[in-house]
Amino acid sequence: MPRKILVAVAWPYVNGEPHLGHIAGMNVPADIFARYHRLMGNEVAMVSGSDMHGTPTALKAAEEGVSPEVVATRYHEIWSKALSDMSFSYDLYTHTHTDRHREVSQELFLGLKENGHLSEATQSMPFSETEQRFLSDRFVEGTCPHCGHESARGDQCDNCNRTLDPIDLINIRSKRDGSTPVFKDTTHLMLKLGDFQKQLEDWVSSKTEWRANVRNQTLGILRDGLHDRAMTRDIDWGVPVPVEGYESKRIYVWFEAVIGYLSATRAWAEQRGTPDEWKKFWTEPDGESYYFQGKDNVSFHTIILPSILLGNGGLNLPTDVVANEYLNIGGNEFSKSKGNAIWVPDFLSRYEADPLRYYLASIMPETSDSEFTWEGFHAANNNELVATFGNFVHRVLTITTRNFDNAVPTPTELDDNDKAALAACDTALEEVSTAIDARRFRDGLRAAMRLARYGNQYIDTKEPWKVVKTDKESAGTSLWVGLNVISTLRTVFYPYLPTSADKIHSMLFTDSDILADGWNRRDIVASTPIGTPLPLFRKLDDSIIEEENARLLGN
RNA sequence: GGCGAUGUAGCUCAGCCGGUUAGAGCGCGCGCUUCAUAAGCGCGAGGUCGUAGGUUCAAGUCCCACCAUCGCUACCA
Repeated sequence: MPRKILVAVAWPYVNGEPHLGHIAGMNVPADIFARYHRLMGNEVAMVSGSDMHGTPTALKAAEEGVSPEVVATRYHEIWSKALSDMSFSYDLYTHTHTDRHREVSQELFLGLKENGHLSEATQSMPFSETEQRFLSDRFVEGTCPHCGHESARGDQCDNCNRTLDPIDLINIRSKRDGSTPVFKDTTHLMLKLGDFQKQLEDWVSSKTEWRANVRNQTLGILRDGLHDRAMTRDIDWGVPVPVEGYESKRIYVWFEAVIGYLSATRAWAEQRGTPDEWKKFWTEPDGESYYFQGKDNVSFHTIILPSILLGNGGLNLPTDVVANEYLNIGGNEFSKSKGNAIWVPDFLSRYEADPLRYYLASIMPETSDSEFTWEGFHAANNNELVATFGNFVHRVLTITTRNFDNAVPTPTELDDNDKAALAACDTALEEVSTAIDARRFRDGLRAAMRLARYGNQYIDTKEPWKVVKTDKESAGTSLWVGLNVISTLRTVFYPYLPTSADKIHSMLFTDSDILADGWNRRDIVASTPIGTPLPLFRKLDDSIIEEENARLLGN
C-alpha cells in the first residue's frame, strides 16, 4: 500500500532573489524527502509557491513606483527558475495571487466565521494623515520609553530588546515620510485561537518524534495560553476579506500564506485532470503531510495553520513540521543589506547544482545554525564528491570497459568479500532509507557516502586492474560486484544528487529510469553494454576560494 | 524580562534508558599503491565533552545555577 505524502515547502515572500540560506533550510530537505518517497513508490505531491502579498514586497514596489504585482511577479519568475535550476522537483510551484488561492483562502476564512471562531475587536493604531493609511509596527519609530533609544520600532526596541506597543513610543513618527501619525480606532476580525487550545495540546503532546525545538517551543506557547489574533489588516494589497464592512481591508498575509499549501494542492490536482486527488493528502485519514521551513516560522505551522484546519473541520493536521535552523555566512545571517549573501542564480552561473546540494545537505542546519564557507564547499566537492564517490564510479567503469569490451562481465562464484560488498549495498539502502524517512538528512548522506568509501576499499582489496592479467574471470567477478555497488550508489544518492544519479543510470542501463527501479539494488546483468565512462563531478581549482571570498567582500 | 533550541577533536557532526581506554567524516602527519579527475588504501596524532556546583559506587549522558549563540514573545514576512 503506497503512502500518501504531501511535501509542503514554505512560501518565500518575493522581494528579492533566493540566496543559499533560503534553500538550505527548506527546499533542499524537502526535495530530498520528496524524491526519496517517489523512489519508494509512494504517492507524493510537493507543492509551494511565492507569497506575493508580503508587506516587504509592497514596500519595495512603493519605492520603485510600480504596483506590488509587478515586483512580486518579477521575483516570482526569478525564484521559479532558480528552484528549477536547483533540480527541486516541485509538482507545483505557484503563487498566492491566483483566483484559486483567493477562493480557497476566502472559503476557509468564511468557514471559521460560520463556525463561530472569529470575533471582532477594535484597537487603536497609528494612522498617517499624509498618506491616509494605517501604519503597521514596522513603519513607525520613536524613542523607547524604557531605555531612551531614539529609533525603536513599533513592536520592539532594537537597543534594549523590550517588546513595545506603538502607543508607548515617545515622539512617534512614520518611517515612510517622517510625519507624526495620529491614533485611530480600527476594527478587525480575530481568530479565537483559544477555541483550539485543548485540541492543539493533545495533538502536539502526542508528537514525540518531532524535533525538540519544534515540539517544545509549541508546548511552551500553549502553556502560556492562546489569545485571539487579528486575521485582517488595514492594507490594500492582498486577499480581500469576504465580509461586509471589510471592503477596505485584506486578510492577514500569514493566514492566507499557510492556506497556500491547500490551495496549491488543489490547483495541482486540477491541472493534472484529477480534481479530487488533493483529498488523498488532506482528508483521507492515512494522508501524511510534512511542512519544511525555517525556525522562525514554527508557530505559524504548529498553532495558526492547525487552528484554521481544526476550525473548518475534516482537514488533516501536519504529520510533522520540519523546521531547520539557519545557514549563516561569515558568522552572520545571509543579509542583503550587509552584502554578505550568495545568490542562487549567481552561484549556478559558475557551479553546478548537485555539488551545492551535496554541500548544503552535509551541513544542513538540522540542530543548530551552520556556516557556509567557500573552503568547505571546495573541500566537499574535491575530497568527497570527486575523490571518493566520483572516482570510485569512474575507476570501476574504466577498468571494466577497457578489459571487457564495453560490457558487463560475467560473475563466477562469489567469495566472502564479494558477498560482504553486496551486503553493504543492502545496508546502505536500509540506513539511508531510515534516515531520510525520519527526516535526518545529514545522516542519510553520510550513510550513502559510506558505501562509496566501502566500494573503494573493496576494489583496493580485489585489485582487478592487476588480477585481470592473470585471472580474467576473477577480475570480472570483482568488477561485476563493483558495478552492483555503483548501481546502489545511483539509488541512495538519487534524492540528494538527482542529476549525478541520472548520469550513472545512463552509463549502466539503457532501459527504464531510476524511478522504475524503486528503492532496491538492481541486479547488474552480464553482457549488458556499458557506455563510455564520464566523470560525474568536476574538480574545482584551489583558486576559487580566494576568488569567491573576494567577490563576497566586493558586492 | 519570559519561552525554546544549541554549545563534544582544526572543521561538520554521532553519542539511546548514566557504566570498560569519548566516536565518525573531512583536514593534518607517516607509510603503501598507481586501475582511476595525482584519485585510492592503511596507520597515527588531536578533545580536562561551554563554566561552576550537586546527586551517584560511577556523568558528556541526571539535577541546580551561570555564560555564549540563535529563534519566538502574538502587527516582520
